Amino acid sequence: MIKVRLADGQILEVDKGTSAADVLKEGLSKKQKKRLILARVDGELKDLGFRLQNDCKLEPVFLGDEQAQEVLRHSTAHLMAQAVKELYPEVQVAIGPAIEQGFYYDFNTREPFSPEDIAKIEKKMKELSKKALPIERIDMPIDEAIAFFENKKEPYKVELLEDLKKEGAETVSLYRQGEFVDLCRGPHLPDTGKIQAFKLLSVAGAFWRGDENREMLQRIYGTAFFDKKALKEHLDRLEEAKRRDHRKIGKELELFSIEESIGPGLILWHPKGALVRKIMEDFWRDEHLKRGYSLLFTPHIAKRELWKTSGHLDFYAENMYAPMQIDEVEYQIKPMNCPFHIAIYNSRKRSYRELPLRWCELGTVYRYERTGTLHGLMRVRGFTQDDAHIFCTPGQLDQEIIEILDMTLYMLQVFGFQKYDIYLSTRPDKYVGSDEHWELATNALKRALENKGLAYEIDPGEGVFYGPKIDIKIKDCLDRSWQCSTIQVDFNLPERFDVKYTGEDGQEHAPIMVHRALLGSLERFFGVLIEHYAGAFPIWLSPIQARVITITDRQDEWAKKVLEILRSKGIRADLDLRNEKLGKKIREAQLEKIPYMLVLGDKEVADQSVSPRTRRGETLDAMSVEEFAELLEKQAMQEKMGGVTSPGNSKQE
RNA sequence: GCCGGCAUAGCUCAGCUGGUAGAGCAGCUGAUUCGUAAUCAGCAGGUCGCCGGUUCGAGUCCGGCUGCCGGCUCCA
Repeated sequence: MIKVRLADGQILEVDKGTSAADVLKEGLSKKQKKRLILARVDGELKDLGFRLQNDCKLEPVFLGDEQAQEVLRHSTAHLMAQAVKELYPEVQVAIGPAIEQGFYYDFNTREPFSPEDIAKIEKKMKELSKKALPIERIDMPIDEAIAFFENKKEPYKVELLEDLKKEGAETVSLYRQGEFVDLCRGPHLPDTGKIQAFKLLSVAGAFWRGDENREMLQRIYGTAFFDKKALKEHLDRLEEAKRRDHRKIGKELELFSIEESIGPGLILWHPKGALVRKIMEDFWRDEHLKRGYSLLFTPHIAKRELWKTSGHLDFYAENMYAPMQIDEVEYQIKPMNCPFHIAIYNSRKRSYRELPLRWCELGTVYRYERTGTLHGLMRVRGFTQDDAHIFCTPGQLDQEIIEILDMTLYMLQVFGFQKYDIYLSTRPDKYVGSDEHWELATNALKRALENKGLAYEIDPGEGVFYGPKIDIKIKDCLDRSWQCSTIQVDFNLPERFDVKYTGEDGQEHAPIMVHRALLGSLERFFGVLIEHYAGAFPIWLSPIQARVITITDRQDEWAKKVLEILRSKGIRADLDLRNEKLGKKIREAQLEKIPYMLVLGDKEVADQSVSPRTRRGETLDAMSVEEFAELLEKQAMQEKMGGVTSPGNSKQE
């Protein structure tokens, strides 16, 4: 007999080996029984059929349980694989896990799946769901399982099992629903009838085990929820994400373009995009100067020899553009700014009294990225990093990191981002630098994060070979994470370039070099910004803050005067004098997501006023130009101070 | 780079099974002088991404290239 503690605190004595379902179903209504899908045993999700072996805490898990969503999606992946096998028996199954937004399953097929195939598969899944096939777990000795899948002609499962065997596994679990049997750790829902709200979303190629030297499989992505409403909301979110796509908005608002005649991954910043960039840059430079940084400018090319010294030709060559010969000497375009900053450091002897040195540059770099990886502004070949290098003594490291974190969070917040994930990447297998240095630097990063009270995850072994790092990833509207901010300690370059300072003791010491970018790159950050605001930038970032709109040509003179006053006050305004109806002018300004429209009719001319309308659709009482300018400036200031989101766009569109 | 899809006017898109291109918006011209999301009329605009092939004939079929899209891999 074992003791089972139930959710209400009651303790039951049951036979060892009793199934969780048997205990849990006791006293449940018929309705509740139907909704019971899993058991939580000592906090861990288990199948209902799980046999209780020890004293434990046992709770029921019902449909809709948030933590069970992953199980639902995993079971849906199995359901999809079952459907595929029933429709196309010759297809081999690979793996099919639940992922953050849904699930996928990889298949090896002779013919790739067409959209019609996907529709068929989805239909089949619905049929199978209706049958409410029980999903049963089968525990099997590993050799038996290998034989089983060999017999079924499922080589991918065999490969997985053989690896499990090498790792010392003796038995494995299989899950069966109808004719379909899959290797799986589980747990799963009790039957396929519990899978109600799902949708297959896309097909794509994916390498077997993520290895580009292995064969390419067909991956079908899908998602599943406990109820139809949640599914619909999710699909609506995906639609909204499409509407916010920075590539679409970038074109509509004439912010930037990428032209085939120029080259892939190379960004043309159009006037409005360039203006936003200028505002971003001004803010960035001001903040850096405020915080004791000095500004640098460095060239775009350097002698090949420099890249040899830096080690880039050893470990980064495939990302660099080919050398060009100038006066018999080979030059190469920079993929990074660091060696230039070091050259400035090394231009003379440095004393400990000068440290820390904080040098920043909006440095444009070029990296060869494979064509398939390019993505709008998010992944490009030429981009401007908001780079900085800090040279400091080991004793100064903690404080420097804290200040960098502080500044990063401040900047992200001003731009309107409160949500991000923080990762601390530690020493990889291959690395340079002493263990002592690694520990010092890793601890400094850790202490800084803790000092700021920031939650972070450790990415073990994911540091760069030259040092540990903190990465901050911003989430975009599709919930894709984009690495923007990065703080990296570098032990490699100072050594390669023999970077030194003279200490208090008169001896030469190696400074610690910290490499950091707050926004990451202006291109990517701009892309994230566009999607974050759906193009309706806060007032302080808007390329056009106000548009002066006349009703008839009788207001032209006053309109020109208004524009002049606004511009003299540093407000970014323009003028629409066209012979069009007011409604059309409003509509166009609205579609351009201009925060304020200043409507001028005969009334406004008579009392020398403006009638503002916000892009939200609110009309304000007429006021003087000066009053409006004050209002605008006040709002822009508030946005920057509090990082508050300014009035969004009106709902119509 | 790999798998699949796509490429028609500045933009968004039609163009059935091959018979040598069409709409809306934008642009230009004119009329209209209008109060908070599209005034009306006219005009102009395309070697159908590029190269080659099949065919009496190719936007349409086939091959190659370039670019883009969804992913994989890789990264700021």
